[in-house]
Amino acid sequence: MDSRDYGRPLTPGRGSRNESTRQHNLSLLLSLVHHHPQISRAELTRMTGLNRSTIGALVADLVDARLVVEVAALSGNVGRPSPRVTAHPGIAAVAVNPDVDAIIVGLVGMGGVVLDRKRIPLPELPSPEQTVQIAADATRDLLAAHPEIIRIAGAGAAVPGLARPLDGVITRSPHLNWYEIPYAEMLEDALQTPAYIDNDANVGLLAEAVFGAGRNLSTYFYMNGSASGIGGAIIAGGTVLRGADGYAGELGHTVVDSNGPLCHCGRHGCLETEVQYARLKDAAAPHELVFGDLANSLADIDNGAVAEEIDRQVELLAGAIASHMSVFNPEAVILGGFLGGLFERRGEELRQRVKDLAFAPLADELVLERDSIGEDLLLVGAAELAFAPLLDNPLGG
Amino acid sequence: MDSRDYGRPLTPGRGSRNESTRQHNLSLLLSLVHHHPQISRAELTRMTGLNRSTIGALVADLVDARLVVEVAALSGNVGRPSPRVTAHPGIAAVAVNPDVDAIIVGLVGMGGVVLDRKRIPLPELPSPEQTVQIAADATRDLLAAHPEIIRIAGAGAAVPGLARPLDGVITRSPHLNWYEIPYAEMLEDALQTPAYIDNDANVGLLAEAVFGAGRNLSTYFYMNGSASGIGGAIIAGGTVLRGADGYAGELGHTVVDSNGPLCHCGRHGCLETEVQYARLKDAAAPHELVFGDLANSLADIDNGAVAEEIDRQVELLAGAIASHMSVFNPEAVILGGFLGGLFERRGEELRQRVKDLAFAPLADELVLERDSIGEDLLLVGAAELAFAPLLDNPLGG
DNA sequence: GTGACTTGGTTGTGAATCGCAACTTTTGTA
DNA sequence: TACAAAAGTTGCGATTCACAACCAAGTCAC
Repeated sequence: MDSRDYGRPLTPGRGSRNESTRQHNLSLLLSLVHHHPQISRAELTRMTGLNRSTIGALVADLVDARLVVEVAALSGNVGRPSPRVTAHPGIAAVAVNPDVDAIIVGLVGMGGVVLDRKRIPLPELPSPEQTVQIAADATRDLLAAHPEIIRIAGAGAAVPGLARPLDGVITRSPHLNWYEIPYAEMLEDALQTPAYIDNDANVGLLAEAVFGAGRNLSTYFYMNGSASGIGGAIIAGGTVLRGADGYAGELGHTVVDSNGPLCHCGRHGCLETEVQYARLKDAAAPHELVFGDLANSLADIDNGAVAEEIDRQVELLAGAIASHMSVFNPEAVILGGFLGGLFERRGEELRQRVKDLAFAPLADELVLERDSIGEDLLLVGAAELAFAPLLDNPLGG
Repeated sequence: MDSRDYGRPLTPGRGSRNESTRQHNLSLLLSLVHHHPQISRAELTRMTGLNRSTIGALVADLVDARLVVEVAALSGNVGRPSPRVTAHPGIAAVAVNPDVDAIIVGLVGMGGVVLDRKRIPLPELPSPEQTVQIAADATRDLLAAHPEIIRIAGAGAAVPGLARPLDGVITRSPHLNWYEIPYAEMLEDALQTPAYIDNDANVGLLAEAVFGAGRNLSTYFYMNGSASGIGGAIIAGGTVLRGADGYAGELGHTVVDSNGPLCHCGRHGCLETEVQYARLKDAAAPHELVFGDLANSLADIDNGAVAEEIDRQVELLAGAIASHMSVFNPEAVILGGFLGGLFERRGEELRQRVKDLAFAPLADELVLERDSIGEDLLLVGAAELAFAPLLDNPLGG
């Protein structure tokens, strides 16, 4: 049996003209270079299936456009060494992530390398106008410190809250106390470069998808536990599942206990109201927990009431994961934030409970992972938002 | 703000060669003809954005391949009338749907027209071998009665149970008592044509997506209530969400009441164990309900215990829908089977409760619909499975 | 170290495909 | 009946890729 047609679009698209081929191939090459830091022309030939003469011409176009550079080949194999193609070191994107107590601005090169970052602490909740102004100043400073940057692909922002990537409006961010803010437009005006936004869970997932734990997967979901709740994001068939407005992915509002407390979403016993960092902290008191290193800071006190709370949260998390397993049939589930910490301390128990609670064939080969990028996750992901249009159409137009 | 890049693939694909353009455009044209029964060449030109000389050449290719025919133009507008292009009337697919008490075999033309069907009742649960043999006999009869059919695109089967479209294996169908059956392969051997399978919910959704309630939507989900349970299927970004093995879409196993009875999936209080046709039937007894016309057969007895049961099911269904709304942020939700009947009787209540229980921005413009194709749903959908490869690559290869 | 071998870049030619402009056909309208 | 509008048809040119022949640069065996 040959392989079946998976995920074919059901609604006809647009006609393909002759130039579409070129654009598609250039996009493909630039994306491969972006994903693989030092890929050789020979590897590009193999991975695309195109003729090597074609690859030569396409790479030359990208070099002319100052999007990539060719560097000396590595020897070691028989045959003529193939020059390596890397992203042009002068291309970068600006990541601008507002948070409750600071603004984090980063300069990220192609290939997902964070070149520089600035964290500007704020005494109080910032207004959108303030953050945009601060971001513009910080960007100017960063660019002044990096004269090698010849081109800014755009700006990206990870928003803690509901955001509409399509029109760049932040629908609501209770943490920032922002509602219906045309943030992308404001950023574009201040930074004089195209700006893109998305919610923080999608942005984190994007980074993991391109450079992290999701590199070789095409269907999986990501659950991220922050101090303020549980965010989710989904990759289905190799693309971020965004839904009609970009609000898709709220995996923290699965009902895990109908007797639980009322959630702000209107239902009772959502995962987010039951599995909380605050509850772990309370159970651990007076011991202090380190959010970024939860597993280790739990290690010494994992008994009694603390162990009980961990077990309770693992059980409820397993129920939610099992529920989503039936819906998505993913290749893997990636856990971040304090959920990653829980997974580190109770990996086998969690895996076993998901298996118990899910349809057998679905969890047979369940892969649970923790996220792998770490501190710069949201900077890399936000930059990725800005790189996307360039990757899709390298020579513009 | 220009429109943002939605659902771009994150993993680079293959290189596009010159012929890819042709294949893409032929596929696009044939798909448009398939979707629109009598489309004119001028409309094809407008919808694809291609030059009219190109459309002329492409249509000529499809005519040569006996995939479409050109029929007389309709006049009435100024200017030279444009010939209409329709699917060749001699192209069909065979739909072979096994069920517990019968096998339904249908001959479906391009454009989703059911040309003929046969229902072969069975005295007992059939074995896979039996159904395949019966399907082959029935197909021979149907083809004998339809000498105009010059080409069979393939065979498709809607399977009541878990199926893997990728390798054509039925993982498990408790209703049929079939486990790990290489059904597509068996059908291919018996019918001597490529065969494709998928679970019945996905097949139903496919029909609705191409010819029914989902025609103009790109993100929505479908919940179908049968006598034996609740099936689900999802369209995200214009494609069927299938997951790693094709098992995705089990929307019937959302927890709606964690105090409820144990479900066969391992959890308590799944939607499927709480919202059941059998419970409606019991509440209505001694009145008889008509499954296919539930709303009408409930009309006269919608009070007392029956009304209470309906209300209860509507409330739980609303909870499940609201939960999925947060995950998918769909443009619409389509209800089929007895869930469609519940919707007909309690449309406004259901809509209101979903709004109450979902995040506000998500349900603001909620569209609830019932499925629209009716009796032939699974025949049309199963045929669609078989047409897909032809639509993707009309001239073969 | 020398020559065979292998891998891969380079160049020129040919084929596929689409757009475009000019021309023709067919209809409706004044 | 003349004219305008819409759309099919035809020939030409541009773009893009594959292919084959050739050349370059490394490894490997002796």
